[in-house]
Amino acid sequence: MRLEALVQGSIRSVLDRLGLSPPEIPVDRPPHRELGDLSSRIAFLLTKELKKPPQGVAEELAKELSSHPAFSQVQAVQGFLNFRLRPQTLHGVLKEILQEGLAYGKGEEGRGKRLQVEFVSSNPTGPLTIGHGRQAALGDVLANLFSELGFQVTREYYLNDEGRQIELLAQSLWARYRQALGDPKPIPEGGYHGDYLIPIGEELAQKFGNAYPEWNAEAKKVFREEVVPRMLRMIEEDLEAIGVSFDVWTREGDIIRKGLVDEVLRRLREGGHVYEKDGAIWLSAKIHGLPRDPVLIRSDGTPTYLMVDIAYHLDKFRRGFDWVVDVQGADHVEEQQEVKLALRLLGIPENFLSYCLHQFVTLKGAEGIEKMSTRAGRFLRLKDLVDEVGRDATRYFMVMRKPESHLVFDFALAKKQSLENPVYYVQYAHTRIASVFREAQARGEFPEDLLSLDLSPLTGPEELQLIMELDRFPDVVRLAARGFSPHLLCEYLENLAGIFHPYYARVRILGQGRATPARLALLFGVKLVLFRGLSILGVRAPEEM
RNA sequence: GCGCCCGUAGCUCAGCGGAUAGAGUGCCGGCCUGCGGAGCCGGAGGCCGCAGGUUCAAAUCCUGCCGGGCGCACCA
Repeated sequence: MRLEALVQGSIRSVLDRLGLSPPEIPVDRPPHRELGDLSSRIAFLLTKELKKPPQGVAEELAKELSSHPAFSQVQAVQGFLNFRLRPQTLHGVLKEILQEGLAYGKGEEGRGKRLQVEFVSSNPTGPLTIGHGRQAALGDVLANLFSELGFQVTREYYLNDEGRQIELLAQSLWARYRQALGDPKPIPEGGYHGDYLIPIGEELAQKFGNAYPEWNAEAKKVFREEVVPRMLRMIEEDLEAIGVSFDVWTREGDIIRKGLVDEVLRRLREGGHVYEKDGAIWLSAKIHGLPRDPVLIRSDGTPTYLMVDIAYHLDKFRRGFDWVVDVQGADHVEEQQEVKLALRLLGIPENFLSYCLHQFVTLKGAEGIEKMSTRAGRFLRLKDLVDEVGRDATRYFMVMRKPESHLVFDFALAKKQSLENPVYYVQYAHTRIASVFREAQARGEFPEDLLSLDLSPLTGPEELQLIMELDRFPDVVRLAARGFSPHLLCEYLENLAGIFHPYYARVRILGQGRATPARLALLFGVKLVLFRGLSILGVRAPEEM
């Protein structure tokens, strides 16, 4: 049984006898180890009902709980209830973890539920930058986390391969094409200045010769058809580099063709939520407390990005997802509020859609590209970053901070193959254990059956602490998923490795008689959880490095 | 001006109602005849942006201010 449940159960059974049943029984880890292994603030929550000070309540409970076989000591300190666990209790925990194996940490709360995670969804106007890299890593890790909880997860990329931006891109390419023919044309206002269009321009100069001297309707069509697939290929290369793949790609055009835009518009109009002004159709958002009324249909009759996005979300709803999580950059806040409002007006449940909003990435020690812009051609391509620092470090660094914080990507640190680098610190713990196992096998010290071992030699402080830490893993997975906070998993793994390394440095594993198999079992548990955690992050857990 | 996010150790960041505020890195000082020293141990370092308020209890919640980021297009 998990430790939290154990403590909760013990408290609840005492409270039952007193005729009390609080809705929740908090169980925490005390801030200092001397205070105990686990603690509860339950006494604070019962003071009102019992009309006694917290310390009095705690003392009363402590007396009742002291006889519980799982605890060696239960103390009341300043209203807190502090528990010290018997080693045997922790040995039982370790045994259960080993029994669960790779299933350890999985949850049930998502069982039978379909979840869509939409992320990246960058326009095909250029390769992905490191900014998209954060989103790619975040979305992918969130998807992994929710899979752990039992959700059936679909990773989806929304592709906007039409509209004004693509037109500007095509014209920018055309300008590069003319340039290659020795007929320099300016890149259009608001166009794309990146170098990546230059070789394509040269290629098209070869292919077409002087066939398109003017930027006209025909050139527009041809260059658009040439440019989009090439941009997509670049994006796919970037995604592959960082190890992300999507289950579904949805194009803006698909949504329009399904008639969903028309339907959304009709329903919003029937509800009186839109109005016409200056030939355009606007959503009445201000009366619902939003800062502005956005345009849904331009005066030329075409739908705005927002309009299609709303229709896209109706589509997601129709497709039967129970929940949708969109990962988006901080520049989309307003749109998020507008989409949510529109969905509400369409009668879609409020909790159908959640946003994981993240701030931007800055590169430390990279003058000139600190402020990136795809249009201006000032960026670092994601694939180039991965080629430089590796997939593991890239993914890890991208999710090691909470999404809503700015991320300073320390290029030099990510590249370091030493333990200052947190990725290596965690991976190295895994590798070290693998190495000990190899040595144990070679010496014939590796136990046949880990599950039927005598774990009683595990009594050292780090040994018990390691088991305590292993016990937290399922909670960390749940918290990281529920709070869109993969960084909690990074922190946890660093912490686990941070207990293991000193232990390993101080305590010998092999050739220690009865202690050896028990310690190997403990290390097996540590290795298992490191492996599970790293896998969720999409980071390798190497046997050798 | 309006909206959202962020101000915690020199730096990068956890903690987001509870007990003496943590980690990594950097700095100072120790530890290499055994399973990977790609390591380990110890130390110094903080008005938790500022000011009020709520609470038995605030880094954490509320209000105002100050500083930084992002947005505020009939772009996406």
